[in-house]
Amino acid sequence: MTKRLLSPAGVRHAVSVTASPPPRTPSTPSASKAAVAGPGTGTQTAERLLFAAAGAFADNGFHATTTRDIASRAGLSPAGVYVHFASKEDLLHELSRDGHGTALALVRSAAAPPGTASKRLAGVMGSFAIWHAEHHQVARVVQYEFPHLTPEHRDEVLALRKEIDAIVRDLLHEGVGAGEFVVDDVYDTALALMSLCIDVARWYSPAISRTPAQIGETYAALGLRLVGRVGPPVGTSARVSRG
Amino acid sequence: MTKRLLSPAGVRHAVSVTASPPPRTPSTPSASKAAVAGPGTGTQTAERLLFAAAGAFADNGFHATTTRDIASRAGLSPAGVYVHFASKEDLLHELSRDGHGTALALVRSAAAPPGTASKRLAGVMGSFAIWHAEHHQVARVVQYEFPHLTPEHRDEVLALRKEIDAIVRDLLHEGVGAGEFVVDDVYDTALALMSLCIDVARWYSPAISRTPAQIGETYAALGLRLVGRVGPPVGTSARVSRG
DNA sequence: AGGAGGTAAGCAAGCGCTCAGTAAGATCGG
DNA sequence: CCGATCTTACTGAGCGCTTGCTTACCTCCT
Repeated sequence: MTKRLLSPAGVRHAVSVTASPPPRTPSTPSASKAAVAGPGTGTQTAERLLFAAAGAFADNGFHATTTRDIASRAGLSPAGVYVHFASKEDLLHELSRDGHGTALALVRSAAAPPGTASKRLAGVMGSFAIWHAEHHQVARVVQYEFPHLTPEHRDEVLALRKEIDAIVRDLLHEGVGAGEFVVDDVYDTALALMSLCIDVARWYSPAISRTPAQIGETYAALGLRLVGRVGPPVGTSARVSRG
Repeated sequence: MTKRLLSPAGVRHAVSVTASPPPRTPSTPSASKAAVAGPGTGTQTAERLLFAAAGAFADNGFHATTTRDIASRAGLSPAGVYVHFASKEDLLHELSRDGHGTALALVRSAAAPPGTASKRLAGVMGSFAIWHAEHHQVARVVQYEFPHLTPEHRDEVLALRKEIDAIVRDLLHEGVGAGEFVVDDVYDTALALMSLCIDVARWYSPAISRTPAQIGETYAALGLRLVGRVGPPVGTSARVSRG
């Protein structure tokens, strides 16, 4: 199974498909080659492959996707994939880790003080839902192809997932303590809040009429209902945009 | 509608896999020659195959499941599958249709009068959530392997899905009209209610401490919150959670 | 006698992945 | 400045294996 240690693609690809800036890793094995991307397409190719894989996995699922499909979406020959990634699962791993990392960062910053627990929960729900809509391809991979990671990679990604859950639970506890929220069970409610946002990736399509921002507003409001804060909106204008 | 009439498995399989698991045959296929039942062993085998396929699809996904795996789970040789089903997709189709059909029947009967809209919504949420927990294998197949059906079969199943959605939306409209519910948007809220229950199939495991019945109660209460009925008929002095 | 249920063997296609080879820089001793 | 050497990105061909499914045949049970 896992024999990627000796692979020619043992290089760490710190490339993001969900965010705009591609931070280049200077961690080349032997020497420090400060020069970035000459005339060739070197660095871009790994990114293109990740993007291609995200699309293919989202459309057809991990196992129904062939490496030939990924390669041709990226404009490469079948063998070209293995210059940059050790295996098909390596692509899924990179995609999952990056996706979970982005989502975690989003949730973490939305949940951070200052602000009332209600405001922050609205922010968390909004930004998490928006991410699942805007990046629904990666989100779908993250949510549905998760079981097809190798056990080790699954554990690694699971840790990120638990961090997200913990942030939401902490926020709920805080809101309950402050008398803002009234919930039957913090664990159940946190799970339900996450369920709502995660399911956006299942049904969202760019073809529908609602924008991700509108979905974010809707889900912020639904989230507040679930924690017992019904009726008038929080504050004057709930901030639901990405932070 | 379908083209399976000419198949060797053209028999109608009026069997349900959402019921209890069929008896497992002894380990070695050749040793299972001992008389199991009298006539009509055939039907049992088809049922066993469907059950085996449900387990395999739920565990590994449709494309990662081999027909050999299904056959051996059912105690048959690889070729034995094709005595009863025309193809691997035929198994998925049968499973999906049966699953959606059962879920639809459940929701329909829970939503039917008499009773207040609140009571009936609680019933719908409870039974739908319970079904996703109790039959989480079939539910997972129904929700996640849906895209791998052939286009025609996908359309067929989609019609059942839309019926379920329509029932929930009608119920919401009714509750709003009766002044029981206060929602921002019926469509969004109905979608959110379904999302909650559907996601149960993703995280539920028989190993967890909560029973399906408890989950049903929780989700009935959560559903009522989403439609603006805060503080369900419970003395809500928050039970301490696991968080 | 005949048909349904089942099997052993295996086919054609397609899979993930490898490998030798190529072209185009980058590097460097002199 | 030159040519020799090394490195990187990529391809064409194809290997070894697995896949879904078929075929020929056997075995019961009417």
